[in-house]
Amino acid sequence: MLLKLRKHSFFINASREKLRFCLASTSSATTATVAEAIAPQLNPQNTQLRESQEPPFSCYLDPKYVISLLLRSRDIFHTRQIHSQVTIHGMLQNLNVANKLLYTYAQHKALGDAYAFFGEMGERDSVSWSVMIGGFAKVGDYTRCFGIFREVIQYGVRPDNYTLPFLIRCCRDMVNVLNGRVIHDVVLKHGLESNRFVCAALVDMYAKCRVIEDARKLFDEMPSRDLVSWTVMIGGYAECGNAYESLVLFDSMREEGVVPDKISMVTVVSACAKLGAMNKARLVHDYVFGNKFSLDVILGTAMIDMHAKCGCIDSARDIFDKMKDKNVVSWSAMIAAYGYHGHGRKALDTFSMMLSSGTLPNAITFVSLLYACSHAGLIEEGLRFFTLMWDEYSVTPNVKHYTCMVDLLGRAGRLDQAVKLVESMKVEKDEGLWGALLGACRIHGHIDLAEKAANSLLQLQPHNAGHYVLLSNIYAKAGRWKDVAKIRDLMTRSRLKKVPGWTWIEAYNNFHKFSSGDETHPMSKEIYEMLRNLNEKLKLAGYVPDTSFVLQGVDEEVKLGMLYAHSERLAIAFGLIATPAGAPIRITKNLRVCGDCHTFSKFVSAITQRVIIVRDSNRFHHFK
DNA sequence: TTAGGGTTAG
Repeated sequence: MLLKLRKHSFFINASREKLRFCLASTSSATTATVAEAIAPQLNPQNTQLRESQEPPFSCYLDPKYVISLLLRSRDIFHTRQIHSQVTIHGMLQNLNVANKLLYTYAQHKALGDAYAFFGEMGERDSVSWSVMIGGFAKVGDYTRCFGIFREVIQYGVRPDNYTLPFLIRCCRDMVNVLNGRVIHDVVLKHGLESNRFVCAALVDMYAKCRVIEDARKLFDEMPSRDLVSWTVMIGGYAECGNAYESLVLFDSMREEGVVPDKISMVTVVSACAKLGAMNKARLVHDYVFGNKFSLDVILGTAMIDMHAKCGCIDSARDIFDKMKDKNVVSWSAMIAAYGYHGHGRKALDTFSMMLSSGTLPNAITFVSLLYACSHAGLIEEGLRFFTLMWDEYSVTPNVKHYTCMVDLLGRAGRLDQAVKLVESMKVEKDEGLWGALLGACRIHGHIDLAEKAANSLLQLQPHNAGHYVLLSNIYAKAGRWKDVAKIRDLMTRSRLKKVPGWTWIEAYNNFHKFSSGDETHPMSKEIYEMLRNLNEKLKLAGYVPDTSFVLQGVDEEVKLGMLYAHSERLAIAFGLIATPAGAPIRITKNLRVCGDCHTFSKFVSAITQRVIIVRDSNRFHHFK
């Protein structure tokens, strides 16, 4: 009998025709048992065969056969059928079968069924506990994961290298480093710190919780680093805003002979996008194509994003056109790219193409689209999409959508409408929203409203120096120096420091970073000489410096000097020296580019016949 | 009989 059943389990892999043949040629009891167990795989005429028999049958079933059935279980209903069959045959006494059933329920995210069965299990081993914790982790029920973990401890079950990574990932997903450290202690207590799964999970957890130093320390101490550990460390740096270190690590990884796969390439491409470094992006691009990584949806989308964020919107579009499969993320990335490059119409065209292709937009698609409208001054279109998103696509506007709308109305000077919109909002307001309103007030010199927005902003983030600076700038623009002084005083008393502005540029195979008034660069002398030259030519071309952007309440002459050495100017001057004539100059600034540097760049581009591409914290500025 | 790292906005 056992032999025969083994034969059947083999045939389940085979075609239906073979299966029918097999069923027709065996004894009735065996046939019926097999038919019961695999009923959902059969068509109705075979089910009839099953109904002609009377369960239960007292024959021996091979656990391996049941497990192979469970492995093929298509859905929760199928699993329940198999569950009732194996119960009839008393097979749940077999721990392997029981665990596999538990696992199958968890795989189908049927945690209710899994947990009920878990409660009935007479015997449980560490696999059962791990499967249960992993199942709840999979559906994001972290409270249950920790509840079960407490039981593990209470029952005296030893947590192992399967249990602990699940819990560490829970801490990562909750961004809860305190819990993470508790689990880390458990890891040390059980001597599991050198297990590669446990260790990679810990590195990932610390990095995603932005405790990057601890992540790096663990990573450096790992006895052997595999590809996954390298990938989480590379991604961790990018996540923490140090994408430069990500790329350094990628080079070290290859030097150690670890060969990247597609997932690690996605991480590296995405880090390169965050860094926005054109030359690095080219190397990564060549690596991806040189090593024949196929462009699936995720890698392709990451590549679009990288090219766009490194200032090459055309090559981003090339990649986009080359991709065979596109999903809502790929379309949204392309729309967003057109948006921050200021190509509003192209963003709208892409959106139409997306709809024609049958892809439905999501909340992020609309954030990208509204952002594009706002930055291209497409007011009416923006208002239309804001209505359309809910009416046609059932996408509820979130605070980001409202922020885009406030920005859009604010830029157009329709502050009253913006305020009405903010007052009508039912979703919670965040600092981005108040920031957009404050920015609009700055453009239009609307002091009363600015004070209101700034107060809300400072209530949300009392320790963010940027907000104080913005309000102080608005007072300064209006010549209200007493209020400026008041804010400066407040900042000094609260020991708040302004985030220093810096600009960097890639040249001579390296990164060159400048801060305002910087004289530390080895070529500083040549850079200032170049600036002096430029300024003379600019004056002749009709450039008049607008010192209202230097908001310190000091003498005009001092203000001129401060404008003169803004970090973006130093980077552009260096770019003119360090790159061949006619080559485009790409610079990146950590904060927003000031209005006068914007004018300066426009004039320099005209005089030197260079394309200048400035990426700031908000968008790209192209000067040709 | 149980495991890992990846894409769009901000």
